[in-house]
Amino acid sequence: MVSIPKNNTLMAPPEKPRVRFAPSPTGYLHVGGARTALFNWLFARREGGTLLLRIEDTDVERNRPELVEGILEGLKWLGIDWDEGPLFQSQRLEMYRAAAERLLASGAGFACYCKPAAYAGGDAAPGGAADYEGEGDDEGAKVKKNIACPCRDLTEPERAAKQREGIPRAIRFRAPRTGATTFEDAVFGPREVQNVEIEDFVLLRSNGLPTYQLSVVVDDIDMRITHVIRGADHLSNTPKQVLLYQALGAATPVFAHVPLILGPDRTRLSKRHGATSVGSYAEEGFLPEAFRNFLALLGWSPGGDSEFLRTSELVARFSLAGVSRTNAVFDRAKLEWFNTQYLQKPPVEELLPYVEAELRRAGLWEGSQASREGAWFARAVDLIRPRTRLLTDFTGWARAFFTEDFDFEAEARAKFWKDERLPAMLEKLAVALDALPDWNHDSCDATLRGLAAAEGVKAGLLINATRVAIVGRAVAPPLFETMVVLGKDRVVSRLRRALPVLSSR
RNA sequence: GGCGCUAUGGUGCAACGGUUAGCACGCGGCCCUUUCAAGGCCGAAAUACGGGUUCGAUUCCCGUUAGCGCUACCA
Repeated sequence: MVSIPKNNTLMAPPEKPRVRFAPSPTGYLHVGGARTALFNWLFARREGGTLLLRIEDTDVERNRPELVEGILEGLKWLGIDWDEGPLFQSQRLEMYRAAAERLLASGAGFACYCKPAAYAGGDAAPGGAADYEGEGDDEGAKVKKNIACPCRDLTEPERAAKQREGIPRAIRFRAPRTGATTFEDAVFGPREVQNVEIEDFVLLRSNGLPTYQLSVVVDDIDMRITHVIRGADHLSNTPKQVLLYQALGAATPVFAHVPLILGPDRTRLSKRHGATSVGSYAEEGFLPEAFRNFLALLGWSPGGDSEFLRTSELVARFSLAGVSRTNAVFDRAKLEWFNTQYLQKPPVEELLPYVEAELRRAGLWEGSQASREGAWFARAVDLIRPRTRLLTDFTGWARAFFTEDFDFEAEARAKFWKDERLPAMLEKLAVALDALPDWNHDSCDATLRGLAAAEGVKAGLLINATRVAIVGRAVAPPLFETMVVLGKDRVVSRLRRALPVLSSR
């Protein structure tokens, strides 16, 4: 028999949800952050709500202001647009201080004069166990960690004395020592934690700067955030924040904690695992929509078996109810598969701008035939794209397809230009093709096969040799389709240009 | 250590008491193709373990194990 939590999380949410993505500029936009941003964005767009961008830069030590631009760029590349912000916490410090003072005045908070990490078991090194075992009598008896700060019971004279000594003061939250704190999580369900497990956490540091716990709650209240969608690493700290909402007299939002993204070794994804910044995926030649599709399915599912979901479908089908509770391993191979799908399935016109940008980046665009003949560029891209996995793969085809400046690859020559009868036959082929009144797949096909028959050789010999002659490579799209796309003039001239090279072997 | 979360093939998901446990990636094979891809077909591959509850558990409960998270005057 579970009692129904009596807090305000069960109130009907306002018409239009307001969500936020709140990265801290201590690094680039990484895959995990991008996925959180994406979920917030999908939710906002699905619900017709508002997405706000907030930069959590209250940690002066680690904060790198110059990284903010990169984060914004990463979001833009991903196609995630926000409606408000970016707002910087570093510009809202007065608000947090005021809130901390209010909490202090109301008794919900108290002044703390401890040295940082002084009381929590004596040794609160980052990441280290901060408790201790009872010595003596009962072997193995554990002494419960003292999570209440001694300063919480300071009398006013004692406090004033510390103050006079000039000891730096922090403000801590006076965590309740009885009862439990409950809240509703849209992903993990109803949560309840015993208040004795909650320590007297710091609200305002002795340097006057707020901690995350304080600033996040003050901001989410001030910005009227209705749904807090963030990584599951924040799940354990949520009760503290719920306590703060209550102490501040505000309604709690709906929380939705999304599972973490792991590396192949099942530890939290980090630089050790290679590329983790979205920027690196952009540079590698992934399409933003493919990346979105892949990311959306990491910890979320629409419920059925469909996987190739264009962004509009993602938006239409997104729901917090579909978010999983299990951490997911980032699988690069699957990402690449998604990319091939997005390279192939959408109308070719959608792809053109990306290919053009890629060619420009490689310096292969200016002055190329592709830049001059748009329709032809489209047909060529359409022919090549089934053979690409990344956008950058197009540069490998670019010279042969979009310019007249290409080489005959050595391996291709070695493999398909061995036969000594080839020069004579290709010369005849050039003449025959040149005389063709209609230039299309079938006429090219018939001409080549006819010649092969007349010469008494297999068509394959000519097909492979001709392919090398007109695009310089052994691995290429089907010959006759390539010939149609290149056009008669290019094919014939390329064939003739190949002849001397061919004979010289 | 404490507290919490999680647990379906190698990976991502589906099945939300009744299915021969489904799909996709990856892997292997075949077809198509005188190149290479793409595509099609086939195959190997999973309910962590142990107890319950139930006519019936992948599904609900408990325990074990494992992984992860939190336990900072980081966010």
